This record gives sequence, C-alpha cells and structure tokens, in this order.
Amino acid sequence: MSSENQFLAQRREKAQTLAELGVKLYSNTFKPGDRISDLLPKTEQLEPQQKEESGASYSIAGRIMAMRKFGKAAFITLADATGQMQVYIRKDTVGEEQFSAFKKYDIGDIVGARGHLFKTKTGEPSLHAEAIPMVSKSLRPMPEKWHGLTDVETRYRQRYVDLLVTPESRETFRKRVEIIRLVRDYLSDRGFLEVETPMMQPVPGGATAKPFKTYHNALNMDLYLRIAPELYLKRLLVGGFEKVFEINRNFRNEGLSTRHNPEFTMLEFYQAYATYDDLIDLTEDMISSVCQAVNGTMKISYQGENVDLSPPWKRLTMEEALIEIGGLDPQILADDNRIISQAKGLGIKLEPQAGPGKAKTELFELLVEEKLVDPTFITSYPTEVSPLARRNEVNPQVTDRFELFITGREIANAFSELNDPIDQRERFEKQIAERGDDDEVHPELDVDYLRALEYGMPSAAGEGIGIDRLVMLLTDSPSIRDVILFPHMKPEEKMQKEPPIGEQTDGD
RNA sequence: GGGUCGUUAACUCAGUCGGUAGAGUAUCUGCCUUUUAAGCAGAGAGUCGUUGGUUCGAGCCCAACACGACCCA
Repeated sequence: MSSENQFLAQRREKAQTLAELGVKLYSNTFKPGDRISDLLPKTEQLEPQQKEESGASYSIAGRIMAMRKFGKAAFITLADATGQMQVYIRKDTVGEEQFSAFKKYDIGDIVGARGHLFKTKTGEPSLHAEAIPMVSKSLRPMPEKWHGLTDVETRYRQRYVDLLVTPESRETFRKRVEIIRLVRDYLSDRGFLEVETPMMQPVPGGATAKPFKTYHNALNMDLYLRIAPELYLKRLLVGGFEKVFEINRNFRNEGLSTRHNPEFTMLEFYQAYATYDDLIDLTEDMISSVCQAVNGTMKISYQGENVDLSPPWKRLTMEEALIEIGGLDPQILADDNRIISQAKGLGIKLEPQAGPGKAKTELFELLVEEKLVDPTFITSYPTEVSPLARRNEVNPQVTDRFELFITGREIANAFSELNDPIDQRERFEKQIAERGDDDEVHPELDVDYLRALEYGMPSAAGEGIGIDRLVMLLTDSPSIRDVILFPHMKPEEKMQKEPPIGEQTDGD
C-alpha cells in the first residue's frame, strides 16, 4: 500500500464496510430541525447530570470535529454553521445495529443527531442521541485538532479546510460579508443606486494600470478586464442618475504582494452636485460607523499598532504633510527645480518628463505615507498626477482631490470630477503621449467617454475605496490573502500527479 | 525581477559532527457506558519539495529548479 494513500485507503475501506451494513454514505434525507446556537441556551438552567424536563427531541446536523470513544459509548463534538456541541452516543440508546455502524464513523464525517438535551457530570451541554444517521462520509483526514492548520500555503490553497478548522478565518470572512453589507446599506440609505457596469471593456480606463487582455470570438475583438469602473459610472451621471455606486472586482495585471491580488474588490461611488469636501465628511462617517458596527469600537489595533477611527480625522494638504510630517524645507518645496533634485537626491527615479508634481507625490510616498497611522485625509494633489480630477479654482497646479491614509496605507481616493470635455480630452491626449510606447499599460483615448462628457455631466465628486484593504484594517489581517477567500496562487505541482480519489493504483 | 528564510508521516514539529528516520496528535487492534487535548496496552505509517553533484556513505554539504513566506523594486 502506498503511504500517500494509507489514510485514503483506510477510509475507503470503512466506507465500504458501512455501505455493506446498509448505511447510505451520502444520504439527503436528514433535515436538521435545530441549530446548535439555539440549543445551547436551552441547557443553561440544567444542573450537571440533569436532562431537560420536557424530554423534547431536537435534531442537529454537522461535522464530527472530535471523538472520545469508550467501549459501548462515545462523545463526539459536532460543529454546524452556528457553533459546536457535544453529542453523547451509547449503545443501549441507539441500539446494537446503529452503534456498530457508528464505530466506523470518522472525524470529519457529516452526521445528523436526534435526541434530548442534558448536561454531563462536568456540566457540558450535550445532546443524548437516539439516532445518529450518516449524512456525508469523509474520505480524508482532518488536520490535527490542537495546533490546527498553520501552513499558510495550505490555508490559502485549501480554504475549505482552513475554514473548517480555523475559527479566526471563519470570523474574518463573516466580518468581510458584514462590512460589505454595511457599506452597501450606508450608501443605499443615502439615495445611492447600486449599479453594475462592464467588467470587460474595449478601452480600459479610469486608472493607470496594466490590464488583462482577453478575446471575444463572435465579435472578433480584443477586450480588457477592467482596471476601474470609473468612466462608466460617470457616464451614468451624464444619463441623469445623480448618486451611483458599484462594489465589484477590478483586475490589474501586476505583481502580487501582501497588499495586491490580481483581482480585488473596489467600491466606487459618485455624487452629482457634490465636491470632494462633501465626500470627506461622508467617508469619515461611513468608515467609522462601519468599524463601530463590526468591532463594537472605533479604537482598534492593527498588527500591534493602536488606531483610533473616532471622528474627526486629520486633514492636511500634501504640502503641509511634506513639511510637518516629512520634515521638508518649505523653501525647497516652493522651488520646482529644487524639489525635483531633492527627490532625485533621495534615490527616487523620475522619468524625464516628470515635473514637480510627480516629484512631490513620490516624496510624499517616501517620507510621509507610512507615518499616517491614525486616519488622515491628504488633499491638494498635484494636477500632474490626477488626470481625471478637477483643477482647484484658486491654484490650478493642484486638484480638488483627497486620499485617505490609515496605518500608512491608502484606503480611499476621491476627487471633484473633471467634467469639462475639452480639458478632459487634452489631459487624456497628454497622458497618451507620455505613455504611448507603453504597450502593457495600453493607453487609448476613450472617445465614447468624451462624447458622453460633451452631452454634459453635472458637477460631481467621486471616490474609490479598496474593500480588501478596508477589511484587512477592520479584521487586523496582515495580508490581503487573509481576506480573499481564494487568493491567486501558482498551481501546485503535485496536483497534476496525484490520482483522483477512488482510483485504485495498488495491485492488491 | 533581486535578497533572506522555509519545504521531513495526514497535521504540528524535532533531527546533534555527514553514519540504519523521531515525537505528539491522527490512524489501526484490544480493554473501557459521563468523556472533553479521555485513559491504558500494542501496531502500522516516510520518494526527507524535485533533479543533479560531492562523498565509501547525504534529511544534513554544493548547484539548478518548483512552490511558499517576508523584505526590496
């Protein structure tokens, strides 16, 4: 017998034995009437060794997480979606036939249990089973009960196992669901319409990033997985919807890291007749209230660092941040040439066409970003690095834009939208001229978007929030892979060699 | 793309100076009708990530590759 298959073979043999005893291995007739989280409170009044007076019968279903077998009795720990409960099985209760079948049950099997409630000698709430039907036979061993699954590679690749044995992981993904629901409700309650715009786009726009390319056979055309929904959402403002949002996937064909997955979830929302100032207030209120709802507090800890999300949040212009936090000399900042040479002097590589705005932004990323632990809005981004944002009326070198930083990371990016079609066309063309030779980024003029603007888009402000990063923050997760159920991984080599389960390769 | 670290039983991990591969859990057998990391006795389980190299001899030394983690770009 090959060692690789020792456990698989043993379990298949047991399954075979059970089948011969007349046990259905994959029955769909058992329907649990109760949830474990509902039963546990019913045992609260009971004394040790006391059974529930009514003697009422309950039924639950779940996975066997642990077994403590005796000769003619056993305790098993059963887990359903709501919690865990101990089930007591004894030969003289379930009968000889069922008990001998039960002896072949394994940790990992999904079973039903029907019986009455009681507390054991030690006060453990338990269900005394009168029946313990098999629901689904497991053919693979579960990870060790005490240490659980700590190998991160296995946790990411086999998330189903991780979720089974890692309560923290289940908790993180439950929180993720709740965070998204709260954000959705927050915006819906304020009159935003949730919409869906194309994920496959002929011209990928709305951000500077490398897109994934695909091909539509019937239409005989290239398409790109979207890098942002922005340009479509703003078309909807042209169409007369005044508040819209979308929560969905964006795709960027770039490197992977603890903060980057090739597909990630983005919230974008747009509000007509609003400016970026209005979105500062909304963002502060939304994120802090979501945190309060999910964590019960606004004072959280992220990877050992204390973060206070209580409003109001700090607001600084980029130049103020460079001076106050980055320690930059205001006189250098005021001089275009000196700011560029300062950036180069600190080892920042600037492309030849890069101007002072780019240099300031790079200096900000180097000197300031990681120091912004408590939430901070940074405003007055250089026009040079903000191709879609509206210029400031007083100082056209900067835009009416902010980014929100928490724990040194960008969480949100927002601006008053550019709705002058002439200005927009010029900025696109300039961008393309600068990026024209960069096939990977694939800059292209979105003429339909410009046509839409020419019909007239109301003044508006829009914002994007990286949902994965927000979830990381609110669940204290160090890696984006901890908040994405199935993060992208290279295929594992051995999966190509491993024969499918049930295929007998040994010759006995 | 570069650097550092890791990969040993199903899981969690040891493995000394290069000299026959170890433990706990899990599994199997026996005993055991209130245990809870149940217990007691016994047993089985390994392509040491892969491929080469050095060596009388490699889990250990060297090289390349694969996958992963972290840091950097």
